[in-house]
Amino acid sequence: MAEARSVDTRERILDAAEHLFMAHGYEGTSMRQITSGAGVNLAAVNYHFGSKESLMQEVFRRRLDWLNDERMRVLNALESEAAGKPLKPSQIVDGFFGTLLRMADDEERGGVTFLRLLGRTLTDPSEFIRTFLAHEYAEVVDRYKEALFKALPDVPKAEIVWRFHFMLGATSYAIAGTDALRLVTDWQIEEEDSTDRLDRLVPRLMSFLLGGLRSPLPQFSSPTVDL
Amino acid sequence: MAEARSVDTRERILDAAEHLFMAHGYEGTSMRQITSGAGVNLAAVNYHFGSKESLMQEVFRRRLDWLNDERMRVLNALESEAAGKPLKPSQIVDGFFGTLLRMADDEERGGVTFLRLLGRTLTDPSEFIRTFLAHEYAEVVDRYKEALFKALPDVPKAEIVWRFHFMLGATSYAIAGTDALRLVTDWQIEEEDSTDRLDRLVPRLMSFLLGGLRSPLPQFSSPTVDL
DNA sequence: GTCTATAGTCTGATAGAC
DNA sequence: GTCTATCAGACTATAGAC
Repeated sequence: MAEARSVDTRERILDAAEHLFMAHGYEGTSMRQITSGAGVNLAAVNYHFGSKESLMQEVFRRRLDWLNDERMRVLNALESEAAGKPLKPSQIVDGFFGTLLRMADDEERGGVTFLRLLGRTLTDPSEFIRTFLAHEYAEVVDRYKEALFKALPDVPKAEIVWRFHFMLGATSYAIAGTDALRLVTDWQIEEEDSTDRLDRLVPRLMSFLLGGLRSPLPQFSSPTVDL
Repeated sequence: MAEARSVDTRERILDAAEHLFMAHGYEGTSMRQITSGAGVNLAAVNYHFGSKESLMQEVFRRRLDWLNDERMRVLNALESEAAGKPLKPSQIVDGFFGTLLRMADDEERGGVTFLRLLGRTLTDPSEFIRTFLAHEYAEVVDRYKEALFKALPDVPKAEIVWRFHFMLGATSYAIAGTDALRLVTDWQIEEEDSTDRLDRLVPRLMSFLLGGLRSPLPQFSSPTVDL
């Protein structure tokens, strides 16, 4: 029972931390906010996780291990079904970004809270979390990059990697969902409630990403343009 | 002379704050780091700006006033040249995002440092800075939204606003330039040096944004699709 | 495994001499 | 306008009782 309580406490701390880091950022969240939000003692974080940094890493690991396994599973399934032939770009984009976005509906996996935390962390990384994320993502990103190279053999690899970045950025911002410029305020009332908005975000974003990915290549002044 | 020194001190503080906020975020940067970075006394920030929050706002105002004036100027020029006819989407996108990206080369206006600060702040906003940014951007965003509505009369306004968001996100992430996932590391050496990369970022991003903006509309299960 | 108490440090801000 | 000195509070982390 003591151990059962302990697992509970860990989860409660992780849930509180996830929510607070999402709302106020890593630096903007104190151990006191986390422990009081979780209803546990101030010392509990250090006992269970060792430090605030380790807690932050555990917040991400808890979700990303599943997400990246799932992305691998999806890509493996697609590739074995394609039997060596290149995949369609839309399949690859959906495997990577669609799998992420579908976490929004899955409260067991953190739901929108985790998505928003991930989105803001990708542009706001302290060195320790950047190193951690890079390691956590390395294998999956590599596999998806290779799949895109195969799917778009006429597009220079450098262009594909850049567009991967742009897709990641559009997605991060969309899921961070802060609407810093309050672009949304004036029309959101008249048209859709918030669940509709989330449901429709996915197809909207996917069509935007694919449009960007397949857009005509830019013309540089320099002579080295492959297509 | 005392006053000349004072203007100098203000600018030195703003420069140091801009750089440190970019590198470590608002919460991650202390007054002591700022003042020692600027080579001024600890009390100087409170004397010149009143508080850390006011300093942050001034860091943005110094750059955004110019940027948004310039965006207005460009849009006015385009519209008066078009004489009432709708603009091309590429003109509008270039007016908004191109004007921003061209600041990268302008060290007088903050260069890449400010761009990266802006990029990370758009997904990492404390409430006070979100309110400030929304107010600072309101007029310009509204004008550009209207221009896009006119340029794309067959696309539902809600879709355009969403795509504005996605473009903003892709741009923010690109200029934040943190490369959290180290996507770039393995190929950057072989191909381009860093100035090339920046020069080429603009056309690359612009073609991605336009591809996304003009992408076929997503099909929802619901019946209300205008195009 | 959970708690209290507290060490040791850093924070933003200010009063007051010059 | 610039400085030193300092306040009052918040911070992470830990030692040690239970």
